[in-house]
Amino acid sequence: MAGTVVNLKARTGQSEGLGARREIDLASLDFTNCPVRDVLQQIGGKWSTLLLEALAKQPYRFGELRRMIPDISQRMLTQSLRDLQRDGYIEREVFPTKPPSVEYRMTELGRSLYTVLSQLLNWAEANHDEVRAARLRFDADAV
Amino acid sequence: MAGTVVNLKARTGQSEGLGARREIDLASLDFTNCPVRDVLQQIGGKWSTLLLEALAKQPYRFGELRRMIPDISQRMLTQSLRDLQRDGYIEREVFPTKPPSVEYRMTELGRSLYTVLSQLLNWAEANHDEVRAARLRFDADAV
DNA sequence: CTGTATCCCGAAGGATACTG
DNA sequence: CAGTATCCTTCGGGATACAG
Repeated sequence: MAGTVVNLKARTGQSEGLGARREIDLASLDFTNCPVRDVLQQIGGKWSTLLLEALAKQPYRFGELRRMIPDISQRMLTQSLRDLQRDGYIEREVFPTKPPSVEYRMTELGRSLYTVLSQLLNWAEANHDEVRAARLRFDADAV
Repeated sequence: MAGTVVNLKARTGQSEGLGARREIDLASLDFTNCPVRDVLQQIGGKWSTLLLEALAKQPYRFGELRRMIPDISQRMLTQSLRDLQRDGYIEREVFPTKPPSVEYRMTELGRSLYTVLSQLLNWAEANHDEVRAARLRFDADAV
C-alpha cells in the first residue's frame, strides 16, 4: 500500500534515509521525477478533466469540443489537448479532407487513468455540499 | 454513472438543455458552483495531496509537517493547512502548553476523500514510467 | 476548420522578517 | 512553537489577431 511518509519523501525527490533518526538532506531536491506531482499537475489543469470526461465518452473533433465547452479559449483548447496527447492519454488523428478535420480519441492509458480519476470526480460531485457546508462553518467561526 | 457530457455542462455552470439540437447559452456562465472544479482546485494545489498523505497516516504537529516536507515554505504550509481545514478535510487542535503546540488530524470527510484520492496517487506512481515514455515519444516526433 | 503567435493579467507560490 | 505580514517572481490562462 502506498501513501505513507516514505512516499512523501519520494514526492520531494528524496531517497528514504536509513532510519527515523537522521535528519533529511536539504540539498539536492530535484522534484522533476516526483511521480505523483508529475501526473497530477497535468490533470490539475483547468480544462484537463473536462476534456478527459468528454473524450472518455467518445471521440470528438476540435470544433465539437470547442462548442461543448464554450468558455474555453482556442488557445487553451489546443494547448490542453496537446498536453494530454503528450502524456499519452489521448490520440490525435488528422483527416485530409477539404477543410482539414482532426479527431481526438482516448488511448488505453487514458482510459486507465480515467477509471480511477472518475472515482474522484464522482466523489467531488457527491460531497460537494458537505465541503461547501464546511466552508461556511469555517468562515462563520473566523468572524 | 456520472462523467458524461451532461456533467460537462454542469462543470461549466450550465443547466442541460432540452436536446442536442439547441446551441448552449453562452451567457450566464457562473462557474462558482461547479462541484468538480470546486474540489479539484483544492487538492490540485502544490502541497495539498502531500499533506493529506501525511495526515492520513497519523496526526502531526505543525513543526513535524514542516520537517517532513523541508521544501515547503512556512507561508504555504500555514495556508495549505488552513485551506484543507476550511474544506473540512482536516481538524486543528491547539494544546495550551508552554510554547503552544498545534496538532492537525484528518476528519472523516478527509478520510473519505483520501480513499478515492489515494487510488489516483497509486495510479500515478504505477504509471509514471509509461507517461514519461509517452512524453519522450511525443517530443521526439515533434523534432 | 484547426490551429499559431503575441500580449497581458491575476493568482499561486517563494523569501524574508517580524510576533504572541 | 506556530504562526503573520510584506514583497516579489513565476506561470497558468484569457483576448485578440493572423495563417495553412
